[in-house]
Amino acid sequence: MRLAILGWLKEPDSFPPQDRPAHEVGVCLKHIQARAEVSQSTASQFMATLQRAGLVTCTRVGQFSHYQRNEEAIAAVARSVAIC
Amino acid sequence: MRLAILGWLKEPDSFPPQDRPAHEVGVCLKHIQARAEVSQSTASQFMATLQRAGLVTCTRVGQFSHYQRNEEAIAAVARSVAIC
DNA sequence: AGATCATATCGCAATATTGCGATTTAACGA
DNA sequence: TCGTTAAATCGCAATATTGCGATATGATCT
Repeated sequence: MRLAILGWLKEPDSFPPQDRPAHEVGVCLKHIQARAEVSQSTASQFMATLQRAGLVTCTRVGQFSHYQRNEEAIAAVARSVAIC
Repeated sequence: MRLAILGWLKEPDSFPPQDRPAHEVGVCLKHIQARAEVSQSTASQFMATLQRAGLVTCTRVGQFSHYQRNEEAIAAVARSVAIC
């Protein structure tokens, strides 16, 4: 599931419109929750886990938390898998 | 742990000698168990799991089960991770 | 300040995974 | 055939993960 979310974040603008454009600050948690069809707490925890793993970054703007892929870190994981 | 085993199998000849050369038929379960320092049942289950996942192949010769990496399948996994 | 909206955290039940000992199956040699 | 060795399977306890509802925190607006 978290993997699916990570994939969705490749097209930030495929999410509904929001105050600040998604391709700039990331996708609002609310929208991620809606697409994932999980509870708010679960969505929040998913993103917290991804953030702890370094795979996404969080930009807070006012009351909104926006999440973006950390391409650098994701590529690093891919590289480390490639040498398995 | 299973990941570590998969890595060890890249150098089959780094394991102790066995009836049939490891680079031909794969590494005997016994040797994998010894290096992993787990029980026989656990080692057997690890390899069964890797085999179900398609990441290794098993060649049985007499009473010995030999395991080899399935480079094809491993590369496929790496590729699928790369597009995350 | 008080109401409201967005998110984070806590505690928990359900489920999955890990690794083991005991037992079973299978192949070999005397 | 009997004893031995190698490996697979069964059942289980310990631990980890998943996802939730309830609650707490924090920002915004009136």
